[in-house]
Amino acid sequence: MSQVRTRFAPSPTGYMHIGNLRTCLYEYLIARVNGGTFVLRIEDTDQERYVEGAMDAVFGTLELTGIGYDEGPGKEGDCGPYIQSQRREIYKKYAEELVRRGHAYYCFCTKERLESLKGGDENLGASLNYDRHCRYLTQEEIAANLAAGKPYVIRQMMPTEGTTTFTDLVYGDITVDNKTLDDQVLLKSDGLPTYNFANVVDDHLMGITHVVRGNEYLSSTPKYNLLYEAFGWEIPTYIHCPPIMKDQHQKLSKRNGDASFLDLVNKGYLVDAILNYIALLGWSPRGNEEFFTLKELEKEFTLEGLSKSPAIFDIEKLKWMNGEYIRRMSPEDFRKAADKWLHEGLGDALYADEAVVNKVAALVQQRCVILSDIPERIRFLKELPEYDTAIYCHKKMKTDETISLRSLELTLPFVKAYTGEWISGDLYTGLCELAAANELKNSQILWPVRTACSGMEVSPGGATELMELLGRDETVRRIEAGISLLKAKLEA
RNA sequence: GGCCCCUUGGUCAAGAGGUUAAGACAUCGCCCUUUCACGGCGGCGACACGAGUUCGAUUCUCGUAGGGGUCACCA
Repeated sequence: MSQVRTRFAPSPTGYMHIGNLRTCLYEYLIARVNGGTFVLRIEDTDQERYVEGAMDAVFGTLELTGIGYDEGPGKEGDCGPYIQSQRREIYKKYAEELVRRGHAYYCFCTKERLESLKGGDENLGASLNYDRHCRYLTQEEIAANLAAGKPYVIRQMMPTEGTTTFTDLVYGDITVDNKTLDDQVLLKSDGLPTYNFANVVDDHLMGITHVVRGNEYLSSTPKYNLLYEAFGWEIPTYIHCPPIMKDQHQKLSKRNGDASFLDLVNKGYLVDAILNYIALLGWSPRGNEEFFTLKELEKEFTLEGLSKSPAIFDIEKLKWMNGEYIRRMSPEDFRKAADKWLHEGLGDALYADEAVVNKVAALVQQRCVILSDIPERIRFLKELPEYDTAIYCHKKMKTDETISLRSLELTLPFVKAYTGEWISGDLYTGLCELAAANELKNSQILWPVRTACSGMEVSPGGATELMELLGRDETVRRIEAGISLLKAKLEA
């Protein structure tokens, strides 16, 4: 088999969404796993939908994910240019070639005429194909229209009988009646090709061997085959991927307000986790291992693992996977990735103390699922939140407000008199001894202290870990605050 | 509506004519434990339906139902 070449062919009409990225990923992986070439081609043949900056989003995303292309804009290979708007002469030439070969024809129908063909207004569903009016124009009529400078499009001349079959690697053989095929437009009146035409021409010219795309193209694939055949070109291997859904009925899409790739990144999902997760939506690995870096996928990816039914994007599983990725990071990497969030949660003053930041990072790395969880969870370090004394009551810890008050009153002098090193381990030993000396369970001291230090029902660390972070002065202050709160409550 | 495609637990999914129908997320319970999280153990939970082929179908065929796609001078 000739060398494998795949391409990612986005159109710069918006931002990179999850489905796009997954298709791109698969295309990239198919190239890599076969030692082939991955091409990036920009399909900007619709000047009306062009969105400024969309191309940068594509480049930015590829850069971020580490999906590198071998040929494309800025990386010229032998098949350039890689931007379709710079190739318009090519399409025109091939469209005319097809006319010459008798597989396409000039059509001078006006938009108005085409509109009227639609059968007016209330034509529920049943829309009609083009009536092929211009297909039967005489050579003279065509020449006259051309000479008169009438605007025209070039349409594909579909066979009127028989069937067309194509083979898709994931869906198998699919056959359709040629009767159902529309004489689709190949070259628009502005001289630019339609997607369907440019795609075929470029895929051939660029030597693409595996055409990977969403399965919404399944129904236009027979037309592609007819085009390849009309030119006498080799038909590529088709790989249609099922969509990624938001729920049972709707696709995941930016239009529906669903998060794009960049949105997820901004929310604190890790690029590698997102990539890993979406690789699994529509593809399953050989074994039970679910964690794959890009580099590993470049070895492990298999076409056999592709599935044909849609997959619902499950943010819960992504969250879980993201948490796993976070925990697997080195402390240094995590510190870097979480920097902005740590800063936000701690505030300038605490953030200035690198030792504190590192300790907080270590605690939080073990418990956050997405990076944006961080600020909320550590804000209490900056400032003790207002809290209700009800949180001192904990059945399992065997504490209530009365016991908590007593524990805090025991702890306060202990803390003030403490002469050891101010680190969690030693403080823990000390507090446990204090509990034993007063015939209390460890938890009856530790829970109230943790609560007083954090003012929260849950905190990213236990009593002594928080004490260490807070330092002695602040610990004393918070215990005193707890004591007066509890007193006020119990006296009421 | 025509045509095309899809259908294993709530979700992602493996499997293949004969299995106790994997695994993961979620969920529930227990354990660990200075809260939470992590971790460990365990539970609940699925082959859309109906025929046919077969000694035997979740797996093959055909229908039915449900869902999706497509029917542009958009990609």
